[in-house]
Amino acid sequence: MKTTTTIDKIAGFVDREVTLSGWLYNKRESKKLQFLQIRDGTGIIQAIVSIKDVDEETWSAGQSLTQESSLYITGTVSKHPKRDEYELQVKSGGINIIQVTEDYPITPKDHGTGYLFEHRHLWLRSQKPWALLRIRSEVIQAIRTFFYEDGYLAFDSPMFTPSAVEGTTTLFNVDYFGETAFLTQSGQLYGEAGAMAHRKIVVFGPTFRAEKSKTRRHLTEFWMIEPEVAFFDLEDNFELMERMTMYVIEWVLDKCRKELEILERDTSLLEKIKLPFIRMHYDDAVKELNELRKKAGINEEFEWGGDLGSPDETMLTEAHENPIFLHHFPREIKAFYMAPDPDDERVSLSVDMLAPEGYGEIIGGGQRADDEKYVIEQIKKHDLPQEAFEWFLDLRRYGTNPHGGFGLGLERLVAWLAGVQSIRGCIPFPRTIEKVYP
RNA sequence: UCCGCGCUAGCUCAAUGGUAGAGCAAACGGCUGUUAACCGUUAGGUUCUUGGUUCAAAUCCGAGGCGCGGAGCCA
Repeated sequence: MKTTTTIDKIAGFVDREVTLSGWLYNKRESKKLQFLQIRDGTGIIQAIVSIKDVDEETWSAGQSLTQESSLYITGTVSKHPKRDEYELQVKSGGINIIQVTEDYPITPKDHGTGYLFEHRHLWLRSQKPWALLRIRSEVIQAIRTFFYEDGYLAFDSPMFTPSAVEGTTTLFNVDYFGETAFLTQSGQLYGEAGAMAHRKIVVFGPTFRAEKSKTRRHLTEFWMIEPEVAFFDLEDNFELMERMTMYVIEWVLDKCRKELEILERDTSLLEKIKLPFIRMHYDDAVKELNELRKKAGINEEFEWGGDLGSPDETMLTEAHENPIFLHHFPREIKAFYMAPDPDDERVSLSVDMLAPEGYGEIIGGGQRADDEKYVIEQIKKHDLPQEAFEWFLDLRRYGTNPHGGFGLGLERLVAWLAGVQSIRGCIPFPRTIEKVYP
């Protein structure tokens, strides 16, 4: 009776004969021994073919294997003599080849990122992308679990929208039966409608932005988690963000040890993060930034009223171990739906969460403007077509209340937790400006 | 939209106006319980395209294409 299993479950089969199915990841061979590294999607195991243990046919089958050849392989599971891992001792007839692969484009040696993304469909099989996308999957699971257990309703917003959420320059147009529709930039406005029906909702889906950004922090298609809650102020928002972030950090540290190791992530930096996160008023950020700029030898002053550039965020987050809530941004630099601060006309009840180690903004959120007149005024100020927002204004006409939420960029969160430079590897097939293949 | 860098063997790169080369991959051989194994041999080129300067261009200049990084904007 043949026992089949997968590499992730191999520890339960020591001294037993099992059959694995997978691909050859790498090979080392000599006159008497072949070391076959077999990958099956769940992990990698080393199979040993010894010339004294197998017949000629099995030996030459092992010899013929090339990188990414697909096969069934049967052998006895044993402990590695030197390492803390398992291996497979192959016997006669233990190698059953499905296909000998020729000229696999990705070798175990160096490649440039341009080349690798051209071959993204194959590069996914390599160790680091494999680990990174497993972390993404765990982060998604952690976030869904967190909100589910906290009583949030999963609320899906539409992908086709009649209007811009934050300005019209960065929208993708779609021909919608002769009319122009847009791909959504954010599910937030619809999330607000959901919050008025269910109190606590969370939107999770892809969003599209035609920003011509060519940086390692931008994609034209990315996934956002957007909770929205009725009767919810800025302080409630801080508390939700930090609780959720801590939950995800702990989940990933608990479930992704192996993946973090493959990515050579220094996990001590994540382990240092403690509640509460840093609360920093925009006014104080301006002061701190100017001190940091002075220290860095930058003579130019950061002036009150401006938005922080990426270098500013980097400087600020590198100076702290914990994430930073940067709050009360000037009204002028925030979206039309942001609530004004009743105690300080200049600023809004807005917050960005900046991740440490220079990762910068991964969350943007705040309290929403709940006064109909103010929202109309802001729509006009931002040159947006009011008729497209009539339904949104209804939310202010019928039972308005202080409410709020935030938008979390999934890929940016994953990049930070995994400690990778670019967010492009944090999604299976990244979409960037002028890059939609494969 | 703007700024910077790059494009040479299948891949990663070198050659600083004068005979295009190395490592890896491939093929063949050797050696080893090997870990991106190692050693030897062989093969591998329209130097992104295009126009120009020059006795001579991978190299200098112009135009274009593509890629990467960044600014702005944002998650």
